[in-house]
Amino acid sequence: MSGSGHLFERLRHKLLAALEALCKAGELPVSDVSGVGVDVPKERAHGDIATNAALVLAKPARKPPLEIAEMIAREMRKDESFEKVETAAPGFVNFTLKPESVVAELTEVLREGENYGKNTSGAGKKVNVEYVSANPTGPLHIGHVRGAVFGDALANLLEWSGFDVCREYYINDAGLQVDVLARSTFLRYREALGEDIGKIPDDMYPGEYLCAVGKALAQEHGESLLEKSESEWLPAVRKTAVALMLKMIKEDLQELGIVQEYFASEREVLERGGVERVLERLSEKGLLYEGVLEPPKGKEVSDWQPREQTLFRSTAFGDDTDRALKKADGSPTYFVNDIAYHFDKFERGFSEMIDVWGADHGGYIKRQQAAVEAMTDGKGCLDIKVCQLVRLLRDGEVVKMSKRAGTFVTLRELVGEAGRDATRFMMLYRKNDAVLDFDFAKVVEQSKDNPVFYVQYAHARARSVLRAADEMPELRDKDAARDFAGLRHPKELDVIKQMAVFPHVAENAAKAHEPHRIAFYLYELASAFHVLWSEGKRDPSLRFLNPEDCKTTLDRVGLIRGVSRVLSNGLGILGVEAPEEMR
RNA sequence: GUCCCGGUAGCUCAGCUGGAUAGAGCGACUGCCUCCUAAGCAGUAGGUCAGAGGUUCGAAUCCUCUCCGGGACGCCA
Repeated sequence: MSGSGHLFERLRHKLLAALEALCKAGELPVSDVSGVGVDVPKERAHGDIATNAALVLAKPARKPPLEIAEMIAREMRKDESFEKVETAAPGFVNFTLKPESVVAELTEVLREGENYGKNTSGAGKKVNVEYVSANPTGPLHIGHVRGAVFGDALANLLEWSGFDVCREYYINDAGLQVDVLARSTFLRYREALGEDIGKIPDDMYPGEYLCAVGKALAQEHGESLLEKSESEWLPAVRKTAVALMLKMIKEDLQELGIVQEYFASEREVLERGGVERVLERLSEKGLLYEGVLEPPKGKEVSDWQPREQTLFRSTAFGDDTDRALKKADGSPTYFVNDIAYHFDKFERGFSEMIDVWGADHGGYIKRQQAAVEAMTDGKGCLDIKVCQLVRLLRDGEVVKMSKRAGTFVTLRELVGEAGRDATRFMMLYRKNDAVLDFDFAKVVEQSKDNPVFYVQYAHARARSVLRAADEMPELRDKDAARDFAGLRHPKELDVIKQMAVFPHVAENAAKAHEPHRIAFYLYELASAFHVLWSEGKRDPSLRFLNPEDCKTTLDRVGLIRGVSRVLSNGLGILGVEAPEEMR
């Protein structure tokens, strides 16, 4: 096979060309081909690749699907890369590749190397992925980890699809909670100056990580802040505290290998007049009005009083109720700040935005999407990925966590115990909208029961063979261009076919914003490789390295090089190490 | 009360934006190391895809309702 793009893409192009030919010949009226897809059939007996083209086109063409399938098959048989092109009820066309076509894909893998699997569907378009965005009031804990890993892997995946990705963190540095942080820090500042502060009041952050911030303040300001009133010292203390909290958070993220490049400050968005612009713009569109909200249902709100305030007509965009943008006293709500922030992103050139949120914010999706649509006249697109809760298990028992009791597990503790790779892989080995169990005992287990290990082990095994091959004098200076004619065993071809699916999986995973598909794919590829390996135990003629037969050995070395390449490319998307050997 | 997310083998979960006889792993039973990492592989058993309707050539997948589990609802952030 030749041409551009990966195997599946090429086949689809050929298919579309065949359809066009049939259309021109007047045999088959074809108008819309958007539903035509190529995929791996579930049943091996159905060949290597299948298409639903005939089924999709049957109705508009007013012809029986099987008849169309026959026409397509007849057309596609002209292509020499297929061993068989068959039709099957109710109207599938199944393609079986010639071994030469299969191994040609291995040549592609080796030629493209670290770029194998990339695609250009993003076409350099800017996309903004915002994740973590934890309040800068303390260290990250386990609740933040899933979103952090998910967002990071998604960003990698989008880059893999040719998007121009910005990894962003939104700093909530304008709300009441950072004032609480400042007061809590001020307490630690007085402590650092030798005062006995006693028990930390309930309305302050008790964490000891603030002691260092208090000391830093003492060093910077001496005792000078003590004489000032709160309104005088608070802004300075807040600024220092937020900056140091953010530094700590960035260090936490580094533990996971995460580095974001843009840190958006809520305060700065506000200072640039973001809120005023939101109100103006929505007002111009007639989407603001003064009104009274219904009291919230299902939750007793003791101090509820109906009050007139400025509301945004978000129901016009699918929200369940209109939302307040101003409090009764006229000050802006958090929501309006968030709208300003998202509009800020849009104005920075991101018409495509992705937010990664925790499950507890699920109720805010509709209003935020409504706001983006309203503010950008539908030109901005916001996808919000919600990561469900992580249940931490130790020996099969749920680890109960409480912030108050100080028993919540921090990111550092988690990564320290489970390791970066296991943490990242396991956080991605589940789709984002399902609750995830994270079992300490399992994620560090060195066995096939642990998918992280299983995949990494496959890579390590591959590398060990390659090291052994490097030691073989028989193979020296013979690494010329290969036709891989020595690779004809079905199990060998299976591994290559599995490799060939990678670009297809990566592209679809990126389109769906679902990095977990990469993790599951890698497990399958690892499995195909482990199978081949074991086959060599059973049948010595399948062993990879054979000094008696340099030609076949070199072909197989190429195969293994390909496996290790695809595994490491895929693990790279997940941000997981592809190890040379297991320790 | 309303909204969001789940419900698939005994357990934990995939199922690629409607396709073929619904797939893995664990657990259970049975096998495979004079041989590149057995840290692995092979085989057997196991399902009314929560339930009921609907849409169509075709539904685990889409729509409606019901049941079960989780999360959420504010002028907080």
